[in-house]
Amino acid sequence: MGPIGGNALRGHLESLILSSLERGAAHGFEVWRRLEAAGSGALRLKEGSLYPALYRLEAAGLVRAAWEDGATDRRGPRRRIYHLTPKGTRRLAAARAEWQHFVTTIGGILGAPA
Amino acid sequence: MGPIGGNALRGHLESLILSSLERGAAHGFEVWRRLEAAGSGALRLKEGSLYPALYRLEAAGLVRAAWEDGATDRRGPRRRIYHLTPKGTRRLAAARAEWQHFVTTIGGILGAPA
DNA sequence: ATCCCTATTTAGACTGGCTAAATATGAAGT
DNA sequence: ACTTCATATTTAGCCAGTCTAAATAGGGAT
Repeated sequence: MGPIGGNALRGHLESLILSSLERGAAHGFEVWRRLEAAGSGALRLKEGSLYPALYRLEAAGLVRAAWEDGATDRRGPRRRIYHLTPKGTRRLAAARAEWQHFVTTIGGILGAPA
Repeated sequence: MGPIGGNALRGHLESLILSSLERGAAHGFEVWRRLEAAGSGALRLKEGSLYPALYRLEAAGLVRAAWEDGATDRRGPRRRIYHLTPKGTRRLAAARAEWQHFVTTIGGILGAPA
């Protein structure tokens, strides 16, 4: 089965990010790792999609972000920690309902393989 | 629930068209009606998306088209009748498997509403 | 010194669904 | 006749959002 990415991700990526942040605040790269892990390799998400999506979520007030305090004993540049806002939590619930609706509708039209 | 269209349709529209043609050959407008009916109003498909999608399917050899013989007793312009090719039938089966994969993957990440 | 892994940023390309309007035609109503 | 309506197709240009690709940054390992 081909990896899921590109057009197939459209309209779903932001929900996936919100869902991954439900497990707890995280920086972008960690969100990426969570999604890759949760997708069991079936997901192909690129940073060029992830970070702009995070900015959109932040601009929409669904997540808030803060620069991590510089712990000097880890490698790499400073990380931006994102966490869900109450609005983001509500949006996630709505997104899950929409997803069910979407699956029912498209799945219903597409019909059974046999 | 909001109607399904736009981004949500991306990557799925061609599969939906193939699926609707499985019921029998049809012209574009009839495909549109079948999909609207099958979607029970939950689908918002525009001609500006449908016809280009049909052209892509034709160019890819998944459907073939022919102008309908001009029966003089019906209103409207000539219609182009599309039907599945064997290749299109095989693609439809693959698309259904991909859909299952997609639903399992995204649904799994998105998780349960409660 | 160099490489590697982590982490973020962003300009530009590309896909494909949408907007919107034009074009075509016969039936039905006035 | 004329208008209106429903059917049916075409297509130029728009636009949102994912991807490509490269730059930037910094600490640890060899």
